[in-house]
Amino acid sequence: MSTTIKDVAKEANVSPSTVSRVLSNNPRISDETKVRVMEAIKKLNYHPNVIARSLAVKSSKILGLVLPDTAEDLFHNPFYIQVMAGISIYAQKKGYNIMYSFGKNEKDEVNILKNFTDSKLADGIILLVSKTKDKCIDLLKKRNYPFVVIGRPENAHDVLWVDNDNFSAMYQVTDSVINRGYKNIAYIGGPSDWNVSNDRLSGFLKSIQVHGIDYDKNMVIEDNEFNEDLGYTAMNKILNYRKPDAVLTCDDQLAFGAIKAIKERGLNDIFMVGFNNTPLSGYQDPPLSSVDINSDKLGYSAAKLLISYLENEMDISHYIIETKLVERNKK
Amino acid sequence: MSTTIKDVAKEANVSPSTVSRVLSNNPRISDETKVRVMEAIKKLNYHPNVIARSLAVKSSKILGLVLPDTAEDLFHNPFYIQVMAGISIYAQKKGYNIMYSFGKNEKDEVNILKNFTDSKLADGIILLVSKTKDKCIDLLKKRNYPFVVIGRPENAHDVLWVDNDNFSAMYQVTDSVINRGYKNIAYIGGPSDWNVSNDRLSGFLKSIQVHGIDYDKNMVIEDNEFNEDLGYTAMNKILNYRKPDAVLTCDDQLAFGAIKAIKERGLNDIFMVGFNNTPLSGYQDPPLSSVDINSDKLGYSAAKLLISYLENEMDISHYIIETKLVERNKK
DNA sequence: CTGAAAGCGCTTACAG
DNA sequence: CTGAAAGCGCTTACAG
Repeated sequence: MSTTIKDVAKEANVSPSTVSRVLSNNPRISDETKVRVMEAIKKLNYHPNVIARSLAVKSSKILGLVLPDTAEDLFHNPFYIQVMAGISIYAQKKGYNIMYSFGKNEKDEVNILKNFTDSKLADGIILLVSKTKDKCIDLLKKRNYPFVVIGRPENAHDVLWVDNDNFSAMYQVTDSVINRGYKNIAYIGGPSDWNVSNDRLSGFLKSIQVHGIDYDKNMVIEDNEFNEDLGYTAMNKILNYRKPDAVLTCDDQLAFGAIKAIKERGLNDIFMVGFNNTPLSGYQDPPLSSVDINSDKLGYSAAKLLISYLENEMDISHYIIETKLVERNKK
Repeated sequence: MSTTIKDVAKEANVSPSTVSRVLSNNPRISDETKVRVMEAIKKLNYHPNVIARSLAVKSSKILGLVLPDTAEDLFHNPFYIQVMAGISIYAQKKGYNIMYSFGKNEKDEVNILKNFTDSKLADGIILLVSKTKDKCIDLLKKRNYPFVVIGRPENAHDVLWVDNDNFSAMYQVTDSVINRGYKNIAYIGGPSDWNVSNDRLSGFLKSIQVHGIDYDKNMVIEDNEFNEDLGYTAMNKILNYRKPDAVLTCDDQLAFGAIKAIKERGLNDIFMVGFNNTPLSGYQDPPLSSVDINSDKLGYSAAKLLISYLENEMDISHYIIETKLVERNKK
């Protein structure tokens, strides 16, 4: 059997309570016994059983992650793994463990959440994406379970979240494109049930409005997935209507498809900008400029926000993570 | 407070032991009380506390994953997330939870393992990569902790592992390239402290030997990371020595760098094949053929192997996962 | 078929 | 400064 706190107590000639106290660095323990207990711990190579501890303190120091269905996006976009890395880095610092589970669909995601919460396994939850009418958010709110969302939720009131300023990021991209002299700009957006899609689209629309460019609904398409084929189709639709001189997209995948459509027509004077700065963007021909959203920092901050909330050190309700346009097309 | 097994017992007018038994589907419980207890459970919306259960049965049903340092490879190669997805799918089926942690370097990885094992949090461990003189494997072996490695370990004796047949996969790729008429073949390999690199290199060497092609050490380079820049440098070194008519690489990243070097010299008659079938390979110009290693299945099988071992249903010590050459270059 | 009791390995008021 | 005791929410041999 592995050694327990009792063994240590016996070895050090103190009570288990005392061992527990030196372990938790209780200030009321004399230095002398502290030393004696530490020696016993060392000698017996004792390591506390965190499960027993969790039961006693009613807190597992485990955070639960639910990942969306295994869509194409998941494997083409390093976003998820980067977020997970960021979360892990911060959690380690604070002595938390991270549990994850992949949902096959929204219903499955909700079930995973139920499992995490019902079983009292996770102290808190991090949602990696945020949709409109998000069932996961609803559930967590209803259960009053601690959680943070990556992506500003629809109703941000009394929920913790971290996000880029997607509105402003797309606003600025649009602005800079217009300032380069492009006026005839098409936009390929993402699924309208993802908040991020709506924010970016709004940023685009606001910017052209400010610049006095008329909104032409045929030049703006909202796809319902972040996926190359849809970008390809959307671009063709736009090209059949009118040739733009610049195209902005809500996501790199969409841009890749669009580039394909553009190339097929032998066009090479359309200026493009993608979003999310996936590795693929550097490999397009010509390389695609794209907005870096700092995925690892999103994860890191999400963990930070959740943990400080759990430990009652919480002062703020959200973090905004900076974005950066990575320019690759020369002009 | 949340409802416990005692509340249910009271409600159903039985003892906690009985509730526990119906929960675990103990056959010795009468149907009548089973029903009564189930009703009470439903009524009180009771969900067992898995932490308490874990303490009682001394098993957490948690599997621990340690991911390698956040190297470039991690974000460019969907391998890791795919493996994680595969693991998650199987684990969910079996009621296991998955914990992960990112190591910054090998020492850090070992510390994470120590934490997982010392704390008794994880019932078993899955290592996502396998190196030569692997410190993680050594630790786990020494501690006699249940684990499985993805990637055949150096000393496969009494360790559980899943892997592709990398030797044979590269052997066959080489074979087919030779059969297409290429004789002057260069090879860019990966770090020699990764078992996978060695296996693939051996497959290549064996195949050229079988075909009676002389081994020319200047045409074979072993890089020490899976990274584009190194592939680029390696290719230049080869080209400075002699122009090959085909190039095989241990990993797509290396191939991408090599392609860059080839293009810079205006060459376009070198036949290339990559490995791992990352999404980027389809975007090369021309698209790169690559070997798909079935990452999600590697993960799925790893979880399966570990869980069946933990539950004493284990019959075999490893799984070999099939690979498939995805042809993209026409010739 | 069911219950009382002990135990899993910790923590923490309470008392001194 | 330290210990005895009760408790966290389960499970399971033992007894009937």
